[in-house]
Amino acid sequence: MLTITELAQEFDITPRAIRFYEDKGLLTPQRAGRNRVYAQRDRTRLKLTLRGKRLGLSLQEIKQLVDMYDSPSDTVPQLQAFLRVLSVHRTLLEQQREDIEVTLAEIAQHEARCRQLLAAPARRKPARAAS
Amino acid sequence: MLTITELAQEFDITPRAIRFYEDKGLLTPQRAGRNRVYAQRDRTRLKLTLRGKRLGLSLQEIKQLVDMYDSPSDTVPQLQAFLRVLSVHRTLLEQQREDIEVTLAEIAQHEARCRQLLAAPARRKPARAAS
DNA sequence: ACATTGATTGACGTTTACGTCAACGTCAGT
DNA sequence: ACTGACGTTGACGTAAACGTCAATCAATGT
Repeated sequence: MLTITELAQEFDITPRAIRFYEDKGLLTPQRAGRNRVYAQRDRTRLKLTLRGKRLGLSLQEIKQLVDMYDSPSDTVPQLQAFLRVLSVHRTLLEQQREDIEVTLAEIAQHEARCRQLLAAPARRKPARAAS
Repeated sequence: MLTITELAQEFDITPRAIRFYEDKGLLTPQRAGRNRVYAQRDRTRLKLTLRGKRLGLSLQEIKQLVDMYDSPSDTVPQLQAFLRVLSVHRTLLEQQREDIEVTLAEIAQHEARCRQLLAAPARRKPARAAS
């Protein structure tokens, strides 16, 4: 059971952001009188939210996913809809993974080239050295 | 050599977006009189730009990267700065890759559970069937 | 000559994801 | 009783990334 600033510190965000996520329906903390108190469920949802953000998802998309994750569908159409959403996101993530692999490979190449240039004797515009 | 709408169609974006990227310094097409014409260099930069977007980078970050990519630094401090930026982005991408792996694993689990439920005989709330 | 088509610049609107006050409540310590 | 230290709800501001006209220009087909 955490207060809002404690939760904020734990995830290195601001209380304002947390309230904003609540506004968007991503969190629904209990109340102790007027004040919000956060239990494990909210921490999990917040963690998923931030991970989604790192992947570039919008809060709306994140809500869609997270909501389905912890409200177990049990009717056939619900399950089918769930599967469709999952498939869409999986495709998206696989595309992203591909992009990342390609970019990391490029970065590795650039790094190698840079290090080569730095190792080689500087012929033009060397850093101010004693020669 | 392409016109702006042709380039837009090729990448499935709007001419407005392309002009916006130019405004932000990501593209610098030639002009045929008043009109913009796009050569291979711009296509490459646009491709990199869109890939960066899919990875959740801001246009500013993308410009930083792309600019360094095709203006070869040759002084030692420049190379070192380049290496630092590359390192930052590599770290970020590796974090993202990790996030993606985790999320894909979760999605796979959810998909498996869904398919299990769909395969099992529906005990409660079955889709309207002839029984 | 004239209408249509496509491009250009400029300006304002919009959505997302918060930041930043402001004004107020409330509980602990002195 | 008074003062901070947090917490609360508005309300407005802001940066990014375009969308959406509007007015204008320029080449092209008939």
